Amino acid sequence: MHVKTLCLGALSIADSTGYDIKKLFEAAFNHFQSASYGSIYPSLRKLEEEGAVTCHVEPGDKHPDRKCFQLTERGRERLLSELSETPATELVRSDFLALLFFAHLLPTGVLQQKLDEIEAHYDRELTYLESICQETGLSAGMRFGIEQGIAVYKAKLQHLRKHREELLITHTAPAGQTQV
Amino acid sequence: MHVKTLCLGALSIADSTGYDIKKLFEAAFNHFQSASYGSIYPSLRKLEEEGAVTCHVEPGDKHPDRKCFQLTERGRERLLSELSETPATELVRSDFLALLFFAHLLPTGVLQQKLDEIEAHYDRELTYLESICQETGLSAGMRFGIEQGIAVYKAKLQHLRKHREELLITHTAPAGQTQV
DNA sequence: ATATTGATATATCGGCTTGGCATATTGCTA
DNA sequence: TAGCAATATGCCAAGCCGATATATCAATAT
Repeated sequence: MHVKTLCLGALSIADSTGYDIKKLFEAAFNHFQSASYGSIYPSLRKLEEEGAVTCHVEPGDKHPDRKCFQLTERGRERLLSELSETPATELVRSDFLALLFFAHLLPTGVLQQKLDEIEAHYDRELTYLESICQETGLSAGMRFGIEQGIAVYKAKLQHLRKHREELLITHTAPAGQTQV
Repeated sequence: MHVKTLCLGALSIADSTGYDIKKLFEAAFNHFQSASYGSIYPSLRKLEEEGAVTCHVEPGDKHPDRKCFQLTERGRERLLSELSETPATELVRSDFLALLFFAHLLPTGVLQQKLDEIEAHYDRELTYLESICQETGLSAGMRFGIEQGIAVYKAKLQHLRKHREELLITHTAPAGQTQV
């Protein structure tokens, strides 16, 4: 999904600055999409050029000037059509599994450390999702996403804990000669 | 993980052309990383400049010339250190969950279609992983990755089938007024 | 006999994205 | 009073994807 589309989505919730939108990404979109200032600010500029949003500058009483963006009618229509046309897909990028693929090249100590790292990562994500799941006022869609995440991280932790030792034993005493 | 590192990894398995490496990405790295020709060919060129790989051209008996790349000793050392230094992380990008976040903006028919799409996607991935899991000669690391994928997609399918109706009912008769 | 497609193989280009950096002000804390 | 975090905008280098171009050969379809 384009950052532009997510910006339109953010503005459908409330008028915001680029900074606000980044905060929303971190708070709400975090477990399925991320975006940096380097993509948010240019997106907003282009959306303004294309007439999907308008911008009014609030001179900074305190703090720097706020360039506050607002969705136009055309922007709302565009959001609708872009959401409808976006296929429901999912993509995983796992450096951990890539590392495991080449585990036979690593010293056992390093492998052990990677396994610890990923277990800690899974634990953090699970704890985080369980904490925000408690919140009231979540929409059905948001709750679904959070609960899916909880189910997934539980499955990953269970799988990791079940196969961890096996992985380390196979590593120190490889069955088939690893061709290098 | 940099495409360069994965290229070194691919060449640690067998001498290959850029085309071969793309095929390996699709066959073996598919469920945790992808890369296009637009990143593989430039990576190989830079790795050659940096002395991590060497290249010999096999004149095409049939087919175009093959630029076959081979790992150097320096390249092997670099692969080792890069793997050791890569943190074990994971990243999910889900257009499906983004769509659900804005489900209240979509017509029910479209939402239904997205749910069908993602269920079909999960099913395909699960079937694919279960098929390659049967193969013999998988390394322990590869098997771990495949089995983790199977556990994850099973959890996702179970969760989706359990909450699907609930999601659609909440959608057609929203509890809280969705502020738009 | 001819046309199309699919596989093999290399490579570039535009545009998007990330992550780091620069800048500036305010308010809290050590 | 010095330092740091938060608020706020934006640039830039580097990296990557997707599309596109080129070329040959094999196999099938018309």
